[in-house]
Amino acid sequence: MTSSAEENYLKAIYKLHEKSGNMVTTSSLAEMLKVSAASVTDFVKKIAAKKLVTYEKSKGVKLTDKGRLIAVNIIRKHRLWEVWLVNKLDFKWDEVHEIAEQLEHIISDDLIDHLDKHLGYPTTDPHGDLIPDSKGKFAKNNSKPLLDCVAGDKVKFIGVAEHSNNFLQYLTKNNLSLGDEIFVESVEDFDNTFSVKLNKKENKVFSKEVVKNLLVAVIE
Amino acid sequence: MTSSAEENYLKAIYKLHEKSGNMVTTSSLAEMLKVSAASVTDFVKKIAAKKLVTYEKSKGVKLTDKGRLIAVNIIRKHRLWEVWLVNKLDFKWDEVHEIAEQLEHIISDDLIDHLDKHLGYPTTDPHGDLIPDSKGKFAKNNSKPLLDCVAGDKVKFIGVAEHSNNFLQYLTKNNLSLGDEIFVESVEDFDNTFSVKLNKKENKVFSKEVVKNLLVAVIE
DNA sequence: TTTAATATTTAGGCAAACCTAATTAATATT
DNA sequence: AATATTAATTAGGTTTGCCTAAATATTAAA
Repeated sequence: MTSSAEENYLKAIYKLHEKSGNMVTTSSLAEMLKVSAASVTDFVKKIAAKKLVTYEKSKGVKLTDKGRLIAVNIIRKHRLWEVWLVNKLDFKWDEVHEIAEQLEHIISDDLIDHLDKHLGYPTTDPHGDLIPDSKGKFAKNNSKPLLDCVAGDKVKFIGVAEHSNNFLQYLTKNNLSLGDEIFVESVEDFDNTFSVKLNKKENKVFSKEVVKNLLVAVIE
Repeated sequence: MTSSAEENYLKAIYKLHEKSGNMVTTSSLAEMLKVSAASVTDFVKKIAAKKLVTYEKSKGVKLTDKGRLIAVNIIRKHRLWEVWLVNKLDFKWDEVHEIAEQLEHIISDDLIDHLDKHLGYPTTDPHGDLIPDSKGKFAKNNSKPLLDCVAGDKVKFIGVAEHSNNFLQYLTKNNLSLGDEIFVESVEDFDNTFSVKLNKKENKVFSKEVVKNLLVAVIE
């Protein structure tokens, strides 16, 4: 059986691999999971014995197909629960992560099927992240950071690259929600400050730090 | 902090006390929780040290007010989740127990408040069991077993005294749902077999074993 | 009331998932 | 290339919640 701890390790390995593309190190896992490096070494040996990861001593771990499937499934559950919390229970997008961290470990395929149906088979979560299907497949993602846009571009805000409550609350405060249209009026090339028009009415200025974390799709 | 194990012990003690009215014995707890008697003795000492129960060696345990509040809160959560599973996710009343057993341990008062609101502040679960309020108070319950009725009584089916899937499925198969009207046509006094009319149309015969587990309320 | 049966507790252990401190391996610096 | 720094592993421990087997209580039966 796969315990919560195991699911959390696999999910962490998946996310760290996504970010860096490399083998996942003991120390990065220790930091993400908030446990000691010694604990990670221990645990990683156990899941390697179960063929959920491949482990090279002192180098790091990589998910096997089996491990990846479990990880992606947890991500699927997490994101479906987040959709539920926001769309059905009226939570804000910055309030759902911790609760979904618990709900994602509930074990019942039937439950997830019913939940998925109840939600209308959503393909993205409240932060714009893709929800994989039950086989672990993700839809194609053609988003890019607003930072990569230039003056004159008209795009749609479809996701965030940074999920901290801090950033999410900044966006809320600045009246920016998923689906909004962003028209790039100008870009200051000294510091990459963006001057934009939101939904054809409101003018805003966003720093580089902000625009690199706003994921957008070109309209049409 | 209260762990899942602790919550399950307190809930089991609460339920066993409900049933017998007496102090709860080690062996009854062991049987209900499917652990050894030795484990129960161990655990009971720990929760007694936390003042969640009073423990008299070789005699049994009783909940303190503190322990009872935790137990009732778990029951509240369990029943709210069952309402959700049946009313919103379209599960059948015999499919929800195991899933709710997991969901009841999710920790977030906020979540329960939102869920309660989402469900329209229900006062009973899909089996007719009362849902206590957040302070642990139950509404008055004026139900009685159909067995206590006599020929000529007109009552409403409002709950079950036996929650096994077996019994629930028997009722479903016999077309009996909460809220149905039951008119007692006659009672065989040799063996307490009841002949009834359901919802003013369908005639049925129920054994003593069945009618003692059907909880009803007199109409008007 | 003495014995037999049943229930409970004690003693000693185990697995999971964590820890710290000490050691070894890998990487970076002079 | 030798040394210092940083990262990873090993060794030994802890806590939680469970176990079995042996010892004591309690309750029931002869």
